[in-house]
Amino acid sequence: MAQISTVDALAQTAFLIQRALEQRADEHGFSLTQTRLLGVLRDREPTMNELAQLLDIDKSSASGLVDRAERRGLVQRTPSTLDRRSVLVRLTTQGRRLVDEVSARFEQDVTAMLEPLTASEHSSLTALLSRVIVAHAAAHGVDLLATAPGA
Amino acid sequence: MAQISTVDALAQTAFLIQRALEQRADEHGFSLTQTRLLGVLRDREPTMNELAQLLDIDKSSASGLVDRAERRGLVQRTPSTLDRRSVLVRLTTQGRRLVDEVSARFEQDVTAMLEPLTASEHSSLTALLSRVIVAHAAAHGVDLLATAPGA
DNA sequence: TATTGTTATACTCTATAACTATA
DNA sequence: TATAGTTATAGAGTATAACAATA
Repeated sequence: MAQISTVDALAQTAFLIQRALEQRADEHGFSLTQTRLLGVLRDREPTMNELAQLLDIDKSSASGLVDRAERRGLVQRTPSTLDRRSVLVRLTTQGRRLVDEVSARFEQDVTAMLEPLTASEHSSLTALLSRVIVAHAAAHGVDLLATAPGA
Repeated sequence: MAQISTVDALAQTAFLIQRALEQRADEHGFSLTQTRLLGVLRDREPTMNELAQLLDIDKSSASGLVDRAERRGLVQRTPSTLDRRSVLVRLTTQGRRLVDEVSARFEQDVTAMLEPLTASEHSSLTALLSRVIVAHAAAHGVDLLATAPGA
């Protein structure tokens, strides 16, 4: 049964995971990109520039993204007191509520996907993937926090 | 070291995998979506309608996608002889060459990511993910071929 | 009548370039 | 001068609705 190559297995897993997040976001009426935005704002209050770097997009793209999220009442712009050129972006109460909901649903989805595994297999999988991730981060200097679950 | 939850580990892995494919596609000057299009056409010559179903997008979106790929010489439309309303979509020689290149590079990337693991750990990971994927497919009736690596 | 594909239109997301207001 | 953010513009990708050609 299941003659799948390692590359295929990883690619298909990636597809399933992203699909799950996409569908949960869609239930709440927003896109994967908006979800990423809310995700990185969960534990940060960055300037527009920092936000663009966190999402790896141009500052003009970040500005538009925030425009649309702001129009929907999910995030808020506040002027920086330190540098009057800067703007801080943060979640509104509603934005936080929504991102928490989506995250919870997504966690349930992933947990459900792993149900075929025993507790010890579950642990093995986590350990193996963690090593791959940590090694990759070390080799590429990626900021793990910036690519967090909700993100 | 590496205190990562299972959900985080899977989400981050999905992120890394997709990122790799995206970067390889970008090297050849096309998007993830175009890569998916070429990927599903590697072993198929579907009608526009079938293509839309394979990619899970509207037929009008598929039509536009094929327009752009055709303009770049990657795919070709040919009238169906069976049903004169239908159009068959297929890779050009250049399209096939490019998708094969991207796939090969992507496979190298994924293989490189797994280098920290021993051969037996590598096998364990594949086996565990395969079970998750097969169980998920069985539960949801997903066509595994339609979500193949290049796709 | 129903289906296949295209087109018109609109929205999101992205980037580049030009602009403003600070620094 | 340099930087932070916005805006104008353009292109990809998506969907809905209306349409022509064919079944």
